[in-house]
Amino acid sequence: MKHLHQRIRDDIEAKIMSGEWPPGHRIPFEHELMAEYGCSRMTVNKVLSTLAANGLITRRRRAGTVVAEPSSQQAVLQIQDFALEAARAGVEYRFRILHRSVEPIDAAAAQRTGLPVGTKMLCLSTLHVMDDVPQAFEQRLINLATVPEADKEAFKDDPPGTWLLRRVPWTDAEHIVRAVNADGSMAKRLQIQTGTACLMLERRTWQAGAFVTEARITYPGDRHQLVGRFSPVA
Amino acid sequence: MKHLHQRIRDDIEAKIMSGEWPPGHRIPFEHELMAEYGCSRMTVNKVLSTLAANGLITRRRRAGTVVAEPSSQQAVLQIQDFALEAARAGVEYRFRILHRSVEPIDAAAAQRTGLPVGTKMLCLSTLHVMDDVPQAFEQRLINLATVPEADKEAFKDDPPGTWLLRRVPWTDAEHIVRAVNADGSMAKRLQIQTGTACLMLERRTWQAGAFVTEARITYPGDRHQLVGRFSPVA
DNA sequence: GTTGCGATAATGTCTATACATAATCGCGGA
DNA sequence: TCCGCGATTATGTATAGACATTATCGCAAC
Repeated sequence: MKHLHQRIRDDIEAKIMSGEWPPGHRIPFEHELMAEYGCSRMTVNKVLSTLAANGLITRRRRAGTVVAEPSSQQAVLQIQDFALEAARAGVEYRFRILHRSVEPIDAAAAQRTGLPVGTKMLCLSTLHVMDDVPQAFEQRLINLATVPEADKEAFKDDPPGTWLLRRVPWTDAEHIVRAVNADGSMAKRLQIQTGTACLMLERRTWQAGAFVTEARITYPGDRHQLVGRFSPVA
Repeated sequence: MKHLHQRIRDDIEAKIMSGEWPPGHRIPFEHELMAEYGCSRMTVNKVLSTLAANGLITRRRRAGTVVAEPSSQQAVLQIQDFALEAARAGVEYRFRILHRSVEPIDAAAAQRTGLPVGTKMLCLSTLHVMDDVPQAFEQRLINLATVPEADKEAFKDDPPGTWLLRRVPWTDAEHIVRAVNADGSMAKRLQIQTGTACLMLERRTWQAGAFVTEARITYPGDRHQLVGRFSPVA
């Protein structure tokens, strides 16, 4: 092993992961680990601090350090950028803005976003197409109070999602994934049969408390899936 | 602010989040921050190291530190434990094991899991019910080579997922979310109409390279959704 | 027995310093 | 002009020590 703190970390992680140290088990005190590895307390402390930050262990002054209870199950899902995905797969990607308008927010959306009714929003409907096959339909609201420059943007080169991601950093996001049956107009847009199961991904993002954008992306269920790989430790 | 490193961190995070320091912007060198805050390099280093671990900044020796490009979009979804969710909602939760057998793994599952064909698996089908309404149907494979004690477990008090989570720590997980139309038997089990859009969550977990379990959970699309809230920094 | 308080022990933060490592810059030679 | 190599520089890791903070333990007074 190259670095001391890496070795200590791996040892402790292995003991926790293998179940040798089950949840609730008391981990050796810093001075004990110091002696065991023949290193300074700072080194041990760094290891234990990062493990605590990762949620693997719980530390309390005077009481000591114990293995944390298993956290609630979480899935981390990658949400692929269409252009990138297409480039990797070697297919052609296009998008088409089907609708564009500036409108005061309606009651339902105001409820969801926490904005006052009547706030001016840029409303965009975009169809994402790969190799002439529709892949997703995106309905997006952009808060012009937070992102005024969006009003002047033509979205010629980049679709709204990509443009926003590059321009506006976000601090909080909320995701909802649900399954819906395609209604007539959605089926027509996506070239699928009415009633086909679709994945609908809804994402709302905020920047330091200010609402930025809401996206509702509908994928044909038979063409798309969300995939994620996850390890609990960094 | 209570602690120095906290203040430095908050300052830098604020500058990044506000867009004052856009992606690619060079962050002051450690010795510059030392001077600015009148502290030692270790303190600055700790802050920058954790920010780098969180993916907010990118550090390279000699070249310096820059604000990272916005990470690819990720959704962190909470996968609720049925019993917990029911308790919070104040409704009754029950589960019923519909099928149980030990079988050699078939070719398709062997492909997915990377196990050799013929490995003995515990196969369980579980229906999750809240207030007499079916909420999800779970098909699970448990690798008896990794979790031999599962064979002797009756799953009387806890459903297989909860039991496993408590017993076997995991190091890697893969998630797939897709939308499917309910076929006849699924519709019957979940008391929905044939063709209704359903969310199917597929999760495979490993422990240090050894396959543990695969779960395929089907939720009626109109009764369930996956929700996640996500902030990029801890 | 119960309560309160001081001693104690563990983690949390911070400093000053040292040496290692890696990447870049710029100079000199081919 | 271009290539290679050494000097430089910023980060990476580690040390030893100091003081702060906060639970907990145990003793003493009630």
